Amino acid sequence: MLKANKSCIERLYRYRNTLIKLKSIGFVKVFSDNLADGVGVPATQVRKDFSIFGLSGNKRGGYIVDELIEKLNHVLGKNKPVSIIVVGKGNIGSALVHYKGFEKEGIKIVAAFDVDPSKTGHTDDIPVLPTSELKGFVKQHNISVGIIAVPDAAAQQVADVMIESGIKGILNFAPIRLNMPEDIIIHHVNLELELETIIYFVNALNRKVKQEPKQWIEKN
Amino acid sequence: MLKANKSCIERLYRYRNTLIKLKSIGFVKVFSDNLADGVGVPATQVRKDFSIFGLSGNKRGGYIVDELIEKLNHVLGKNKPVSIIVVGKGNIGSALVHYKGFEKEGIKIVAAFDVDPSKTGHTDDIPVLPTSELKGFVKQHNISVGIIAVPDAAAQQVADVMIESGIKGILNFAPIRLNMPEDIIIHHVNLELELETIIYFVNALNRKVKQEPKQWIEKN
DNA sequence: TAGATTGTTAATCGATTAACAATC
DNA sequence: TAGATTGTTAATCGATTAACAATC
Repeated sequence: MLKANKSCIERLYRYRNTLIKLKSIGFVKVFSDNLADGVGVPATQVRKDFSIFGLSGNKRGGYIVDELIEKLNHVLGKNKPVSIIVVGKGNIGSALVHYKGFEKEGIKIVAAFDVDPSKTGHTDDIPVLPTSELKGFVKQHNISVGIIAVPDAAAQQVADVMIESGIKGILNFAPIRLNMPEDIIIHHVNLELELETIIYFVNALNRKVKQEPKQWIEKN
Repeated sequence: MLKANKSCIERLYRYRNTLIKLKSIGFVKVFSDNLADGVGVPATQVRKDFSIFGLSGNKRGGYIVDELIEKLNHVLGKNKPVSIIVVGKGNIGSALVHYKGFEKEGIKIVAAFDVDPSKTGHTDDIPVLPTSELKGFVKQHNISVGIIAVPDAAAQQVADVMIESGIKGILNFAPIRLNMPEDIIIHHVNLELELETIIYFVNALNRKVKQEPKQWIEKN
């Protein structure tokens, strides 16, 4: 496959989102400049990204919206829905189960898992099963993506079971590093780290304003 | 200030986390190699990061754990707790309010806000106020960081009010681009995008295995 | 001292951006 | 045609990594 990194794939999804909005406004064709404005990148980035995936338009004529969406759907595998699971039915896990944003992207959480028997059951619209049933469920339903939303101390163990079960991609909310085989795709959402870095830069900004009030004000 | 990007700051926090763990095991001094192993980066990266912030050790002697933690605390502003707010008391907002991971990092959510009167009140341990009171609250308590956890359609408006109120840093969970003055620090957590990219790479991996079964197996 | 580790300068690498020829 | 836009090659930029002198 080609040299497409995470950022590049994210941009493709954003181009697609922009295209869908533009289509809903009535656009029939777009130029790389339009997509660039919509996503906030240079037009040359758009064309570069497209060229990596052989997404071509018409010299001088831009791109046909419908065709481009269709091609992006194909590249991004958006034509068929994907079933995923969540392990951990605490604060984060519960929020994800009820989160409305996934379904419209064709992502369906089909089951949650928790070790706490008081949390398991079928009261929600999706079942909450004991974690001991994780492996069987994943194999039976051929799940390949799962979310880890358990306490730090349990995360590695859960990850191990997931991988044993055949899961290939993991979104991990536990703020620790997990040991994984190289061929497993893992992304981390580290909420405290996100906040901490924001706080750092806000503080840095404050220090800067205080230290160099003159230049700072001129520059802004 | 120096050329420290988000990744670099994140690594500093990770070094600090590793140091705290090593200290709890009884380490008194560490080498850049130890920190590198703990965080999963090359040792040269560790020393480079430190040099940017003037964090020095002893040639041949490594770094004194306590001193290094203290210096990192100073650089990262971890010596005083930070109060933040959350706007939107839906799934995500509620999960964040109850999330246990912030407090140990000195981050305290002091209030949540929602437009829905049925969600406001003081039943939780932190107050949920009407969004109309956001500006007053932020000014009164001098809050500089806030989280956006409202539906997409409301996110830009909430961001505008936050900035008017004096907030300088925002963590945004709404999967849309927000227009901001340049001096506002904004980070995005886009959950659907995280899952979508994982799904993409998992699919890409599957295709690869199917297309080049021989080389693939050899390589792994 | 000899060996090990730091701190920094230089090289590499990958991604972004600019330039521009192709062409509709 | 002339002008505008694509697609690609080359240049730039920033971050990571390697090399190595300094030194404890």
